[in-house]
Amino acid sequence: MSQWCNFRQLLGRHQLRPTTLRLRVLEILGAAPQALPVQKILALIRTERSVNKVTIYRILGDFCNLGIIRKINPEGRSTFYELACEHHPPHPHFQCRRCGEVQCLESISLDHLCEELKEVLGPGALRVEIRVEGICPKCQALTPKKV
Amino acid sequence: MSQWCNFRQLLGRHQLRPTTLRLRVLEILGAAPQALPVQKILALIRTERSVNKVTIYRILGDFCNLGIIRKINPEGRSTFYELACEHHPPHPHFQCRRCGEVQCLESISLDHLCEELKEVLGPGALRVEIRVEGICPKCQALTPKKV
DNA sequence: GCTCATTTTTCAACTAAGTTGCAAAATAAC
DNA sequence: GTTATTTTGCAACTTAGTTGAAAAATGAGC
Repeated sequence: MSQWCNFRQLLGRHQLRPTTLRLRVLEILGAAPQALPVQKILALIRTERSVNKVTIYRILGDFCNLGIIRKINPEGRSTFYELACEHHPPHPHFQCRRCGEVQCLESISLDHLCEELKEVLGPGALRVEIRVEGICPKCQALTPKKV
Repeated sequence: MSQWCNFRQLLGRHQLRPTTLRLRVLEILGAAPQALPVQKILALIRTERSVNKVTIYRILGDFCNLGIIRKINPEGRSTFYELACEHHPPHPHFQCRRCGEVQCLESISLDHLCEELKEVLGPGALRVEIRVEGICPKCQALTPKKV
């Protein structure tokens, strides 16, 4: 993702100063092959420097309100986030029941469903979130088939 | 819902004793026209008698594990639940950004999407949750159009 | 009915996510 | 460099949900 987006410009367009932390959060989300929980973002940054969680919550909250990132509400306690640039349009997510990780199902289009929803709900439908639950390949490999 | 389901039998089938609280939780969910947050269920029961929140969490958790009710993870802190009997099969939900209520979109079929998902994910996809965000009619009526 | 084993409910204490208000630090504009 | 504004940090708090163990309720056998 990061190779396509200039994060400084992106922040500039939204009147946000390109601080180290904001850029780092964008870089992390841009480099991630999947949606990340707040805790993971915090932990990653804390391997490099000290940060207060409040700051991360505020950065993520601001980005989300501006539409720079998307919030995902999976099963479990923590919230996940992903970059929302034009190279990463809305798509369903797959969450593993064992490890809790959230993968992007980018190959599945939401078009058909969105059409159907608009018919039923009119313009009131502002956003669609699809979450598929199951066991991811990695976790399936860990458990012998019939156990 | 309640008119179709015999809750005592339902509990019996799952080796759960038909206690007042368990029956009341089922009645409340059965009578609700929409999914309810834990807090609401607690509050409703507390208008009648005193209950400990732990009990309600445990009842809801047990029901959920047995497939008697379904858990919905909407935006916001609290978890919502709905009855999962054969008269109320899985369906998308609409959540209002203003009031936070969660309506059932029972008229929208998940069949097309589920087919598509099974193709991509194989049998790994165990459950699909679809959440539509928007402003509900009630809240739209409260706010003058262009404000 | 009474007794015993099991299930259900309660209590108190705890965890973990996320929030708030305000002070300190960093930054941009002048 | 000084000042006004934005960003970050700190401490304290709120709220949802969890845990373990004790107390209460229930069902089965008598």
